[in-house]
Amino acid sequence: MSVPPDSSVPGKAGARVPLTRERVLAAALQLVDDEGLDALTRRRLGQELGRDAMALYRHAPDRAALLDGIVELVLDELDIPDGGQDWQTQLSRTAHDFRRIGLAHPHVVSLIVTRPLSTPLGLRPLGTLRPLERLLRVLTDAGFPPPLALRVYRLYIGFLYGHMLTELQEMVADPEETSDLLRLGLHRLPPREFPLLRGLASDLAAYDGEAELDQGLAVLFTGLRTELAVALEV
Amino acid sequence: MSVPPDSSVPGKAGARVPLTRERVLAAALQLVDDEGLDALTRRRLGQELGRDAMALYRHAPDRAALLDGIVELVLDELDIPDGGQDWQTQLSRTAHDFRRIGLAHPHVVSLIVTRPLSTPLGLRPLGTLRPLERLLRVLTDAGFPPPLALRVYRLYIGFLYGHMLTELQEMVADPEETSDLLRLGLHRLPPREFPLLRGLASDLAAYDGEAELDQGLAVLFTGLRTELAVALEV
DNA sequence: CAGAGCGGCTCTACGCTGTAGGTCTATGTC
DNA sequence: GACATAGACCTACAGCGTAGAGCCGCTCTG
Repeated sequence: MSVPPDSSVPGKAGARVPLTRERVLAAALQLVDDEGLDALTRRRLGQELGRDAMALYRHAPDRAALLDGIVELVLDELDIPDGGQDWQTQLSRTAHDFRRIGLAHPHVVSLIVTRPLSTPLGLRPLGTLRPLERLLRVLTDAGFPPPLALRVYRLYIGFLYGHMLTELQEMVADPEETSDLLRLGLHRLPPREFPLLRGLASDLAAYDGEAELDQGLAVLFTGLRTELAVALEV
Repeated sequence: MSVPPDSSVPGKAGARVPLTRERVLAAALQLVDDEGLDALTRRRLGQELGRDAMALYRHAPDRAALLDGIVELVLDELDIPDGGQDWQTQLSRTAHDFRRIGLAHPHVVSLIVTRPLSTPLGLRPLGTLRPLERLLRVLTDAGFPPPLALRVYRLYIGFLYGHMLTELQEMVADPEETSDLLRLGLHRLPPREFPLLRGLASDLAAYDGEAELDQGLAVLFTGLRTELAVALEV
């Protein structure tokens, strides 16, 4: 987790490795993955890198830049096929890859979905726009006119965000308990007002994210196929 | 915006109106709506209510409780029909109502989608679980067995969250400019790498949230109808 | 080889945050 | 009238982001 102060002591022999934006962001991501967003403070990050907190300002001018950088770093892990022609399997593959990334960096998901609310499209880090362009390419290559590709992209990515937000919801209230109702804390709910929710305890406990994603994609794709057929034949 | 210190000076005659959780949360929501989430600090909120910052602790034990309370307050505005039997129009109506609320309280949307990542289902404020129960009821009333209703609910609500996150994205980078490309800041993108995105400037600028929501719902519903028909006939 | 320039870093300091703990006071109850 | 108590206030503390100035050692120039 922590990094030794440096390979070379400043007073002594050597040039110590200078920080880079990449190293800073990588350490920031590591920190967020390990301890959550609240742990990401300048002092803490500086300590992790063996530098003074202020040293970071050279590589990330403010906290927002740090957050945007983390998002960029994570989205860079996403790999989007670009050759093939079957848009559905390509979108499906990408969706599963996005899910993999979301599960690997759960605390970053809230940043991914939330940062764009503060940063205008055109000013976002290029790394966060690259998946958008690549997916537009996938769709246009498959024959969608660009404006339609954009609408499909929006629907798809919104669905994906929604899925990850659902999958990452906290469910277990008390890991000690054995019955689903108690584990999920659903016994707190007044039975008269929440009969259905309470009755679904075991279904909630048995949530299967991958299956649910596939079902969702199936719904999305058949919906798109028939809706688009209608729209295009008019 | 601000509230006069109080109707009665403490030293003088009268009992001043005591704070209530409702008054505190209402003021908090007001503040967030007017100035964004960052403006929501205890001292600021206390000032707004004409009380000391510490007085708020009696009604919201910590900042998380304040945020959860705001979410609860906003979700309480959501009204979900409960009599009728056509689940699609009911979900559609609710979706539009949710959109209305999201547009009315844009800064709260990030809380709505994000808070559940920190609070286990069973421990959430009842007000945030009520829409869930009501929608489950809509679906079961329409004939869905509860476990399936849950899956449909998840898909639906995920889609809804995704839509709002998309609609609330910041787009305009420079309101002064007249051409769409410049207004959105897309001229910053290297043309070789982002030809499609740059080409979609006018489509991006012409975004119509309500239409897009309806199209999305149409896709979702037809997808659901045919997928469910398949699944149920097996 | 001397000296200048400068990039990378550190130090100090400021105003702000959430919140713990103690205290004051006006009110309701016997 | 005496007392208990709920509600609000005051003080204080550690930790936050970040502005501004200064230090140190490399590299480039003559």
